[in-house]
Amino acid sequence: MDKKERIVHAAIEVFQEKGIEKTKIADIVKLAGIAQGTYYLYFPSKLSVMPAIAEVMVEKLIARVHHEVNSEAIFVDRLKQLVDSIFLYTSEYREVLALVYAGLASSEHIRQWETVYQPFYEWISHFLQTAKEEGVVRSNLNIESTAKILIGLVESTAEQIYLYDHTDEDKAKQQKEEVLTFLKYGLGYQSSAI
Amino acid sequence: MDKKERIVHAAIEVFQEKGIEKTKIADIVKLAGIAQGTYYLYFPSKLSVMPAIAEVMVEKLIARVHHEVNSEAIFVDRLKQLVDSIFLYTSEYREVLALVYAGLASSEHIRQWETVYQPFYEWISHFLQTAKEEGVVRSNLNIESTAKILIGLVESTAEQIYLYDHTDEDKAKQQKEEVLTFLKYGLGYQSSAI
Amino acid sequence: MDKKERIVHAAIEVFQEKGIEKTKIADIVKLAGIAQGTYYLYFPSKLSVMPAIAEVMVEKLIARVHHEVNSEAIFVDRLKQLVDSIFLYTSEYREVLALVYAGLASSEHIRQWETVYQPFYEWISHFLQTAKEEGVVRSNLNIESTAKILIGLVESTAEQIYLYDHTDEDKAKQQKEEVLTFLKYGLGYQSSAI
Amino acid sequence: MDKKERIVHAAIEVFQEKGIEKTKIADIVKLAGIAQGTYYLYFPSKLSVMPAIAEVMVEKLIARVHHEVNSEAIFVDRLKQLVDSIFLYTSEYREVLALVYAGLASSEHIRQWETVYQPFYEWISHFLQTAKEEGVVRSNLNIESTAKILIGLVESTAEQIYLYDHTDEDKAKQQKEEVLTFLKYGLGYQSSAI
DNA sequence: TATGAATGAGTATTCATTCAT
DNA sequence: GATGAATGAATACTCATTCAT
Repeated sequence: MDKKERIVHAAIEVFQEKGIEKTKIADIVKLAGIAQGTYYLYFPSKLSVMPAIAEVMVEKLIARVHHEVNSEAIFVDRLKQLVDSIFLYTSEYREVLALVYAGLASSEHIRQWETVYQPFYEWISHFLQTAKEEGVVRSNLNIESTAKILIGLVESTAEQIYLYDHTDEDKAKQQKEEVLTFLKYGLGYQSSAI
Repeated sequence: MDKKERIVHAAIEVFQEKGIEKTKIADIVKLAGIAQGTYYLYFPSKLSVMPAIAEVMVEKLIARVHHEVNSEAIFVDRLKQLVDSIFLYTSEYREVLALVYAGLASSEHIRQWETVYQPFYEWISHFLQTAKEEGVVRSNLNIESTAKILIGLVESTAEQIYLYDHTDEDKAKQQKEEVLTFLKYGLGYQSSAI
Repeated sequence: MDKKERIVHAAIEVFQEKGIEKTKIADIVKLAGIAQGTYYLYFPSKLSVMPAIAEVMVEKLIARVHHEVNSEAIFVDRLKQLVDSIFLYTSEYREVLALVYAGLASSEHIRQWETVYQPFYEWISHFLQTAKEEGVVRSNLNIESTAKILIGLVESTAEQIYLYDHTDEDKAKQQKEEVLTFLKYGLGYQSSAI
Repeated sequence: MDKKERIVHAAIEVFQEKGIEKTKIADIVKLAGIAQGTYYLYFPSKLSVMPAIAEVMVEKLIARVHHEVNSEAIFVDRLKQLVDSIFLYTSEYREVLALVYAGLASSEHIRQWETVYQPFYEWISHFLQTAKEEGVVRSNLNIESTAKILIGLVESTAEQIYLYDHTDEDKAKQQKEEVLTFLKYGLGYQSSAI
């Protein structure tokens, strides 16, 4: 692993543990096993590592989704697997996600967010395209727009549950069910019975 | 306007202009026209003003929705007005929204978010309840869950467009149309023709 | 003594002892008996205290000259007393003088030098004016120009001796004599015998 | 031009442009077109290049004086040419001169100043010796002492004008005239009429 | 000689917070 | 309640110097 990667992974770990404000560059470089100054050879400021972190996080998300969604399964199962993946991922990395969001938002880097998310948008677009071609979703579906909508919908609900809410497991499960149902309707899922 | 209110409104303005990290208490008190120490009579720390800001922001949002959505209109129009309101609001206050989010996230106050949003959840719940009673949305709709889903869906799409995206006006409009369509399907909107 | 004055005097002392580069603000405030941040209430940067130091140094110089030059004495004695004063002063404060010069030069403050020196120029102008009126110096003397020339001449020679040179006492004395002689000729000193 | 020379000339340029504190070794080596480490093969520290710069500056000064002063001319003309040269030189290189002074002063290298200046002292000594032998200056002139005095006098006046002063061209010219007159008197210039 | 990536000691400056008035 | 001068802890960032290649 080269120095840049080591910095990014160390940063993820330390940010996750201490939060943005309380994380010192000193902590990051110590964990990465490099000198203080070396950090600045790769990133010009404390927050400029955020986009790199975001990239790693999206990679993790895609890997997760890729692994969990069985492309052989029928659409309705794949949809469930997708939602489950995103929910699980969000619950697992809630702290890092919150800080990446905050870190990007409080810096000049927020515009990079879409670029970083691009690969995931593409994955979802492909997912929807396949479904459309199979005729299991409504034919008037705009793929690109709906990809963003789907991601926004699932993630925001997952965030509501895992970031802000005190909700118990049962309610979480019910909320997830409801999202799935809403999604099926929203996508115009076609089957003998929903 | 009492001192506390003056602080909150000054804080909104300064945070909006300078961002969280670069905003100093000195800036806020200067704009509020009070002394440095007076701030601490009302808020115990820099970030503790955030929930108060969030409250004001939600108030603004509810007022906006309340004003834009014509309760006499038919459901499909009301839905459009609702989505329009939220989109407009998000575009108008994107900076403050991002900072409130970041400010809450980077502090211990994030859990207060749901509480602050509660009134808006209730407004939407009521909106959906009415629609359900009118029979224009599917009968298996869980009101509370769907309220959160609806808000998450519309807001996240609006954020994607106005916070991160460089998209032109046309694309924004199309994306909004798509959200509306998705919503109608998702809510199981019933009519002779969609 | 108010805080600003305490800072200036502490700065003189610390700068003199440690030199510019090795002096920390921490040293100055410690000696001044104030908090680190308090320094910045009075001076915006480390070097911005230099003009204030320069002012104090010129005050000292004028006081010295004022005290050493006996206005009752005959011109040739007054001239000797003046040169002696400047030489003594330069030898005594050589470190501070060098650092003030360096400090002003390496900052944006160098233009303030003339302003700070103004009172001394005036003192010397008055000194020459009196001599001219007494008819003991040449009548074509331009007072203002010669005041500057006189100061430059004496100071630069003193600096050569005390700042740079390794010269022994004898040579220093001889050099001073030579300056005095040069000055008498330069001023066109009129007497039965020089 | 070998690497050492390239460093010295690059250093002069960068120091002149940025000042001492703001100049980084990185800037110097970049302009010199060499690697960071190479600098330290020729100079052991940042400030240790200063004497080399000073040497170059004195070489320039001597070359200038040598070129401007016509050894065939009569003394009073040669004196004028000398003063003109020094004034011109000072005005041209004021920034570098200030920084060399400051750079030497703020380091341990200040004692080298006299050594560096030695060739110029010798040039002036020779100039005065010739005049003395020609009988155009007073016979009680101490050559070595007066050489230093002359240089100090002319340079300090030139510095006053070009480094610190905001004086207009007319005043500068007048001041120069006055220096010349003062010098003639000080040197005891002998002629039918001054 | 030459390189330039890596080092890490060093500190000026900031600013949230306090408290005597 | 209100003030604002004073505090001092806290740290991002710099850059002269080194050294393995």
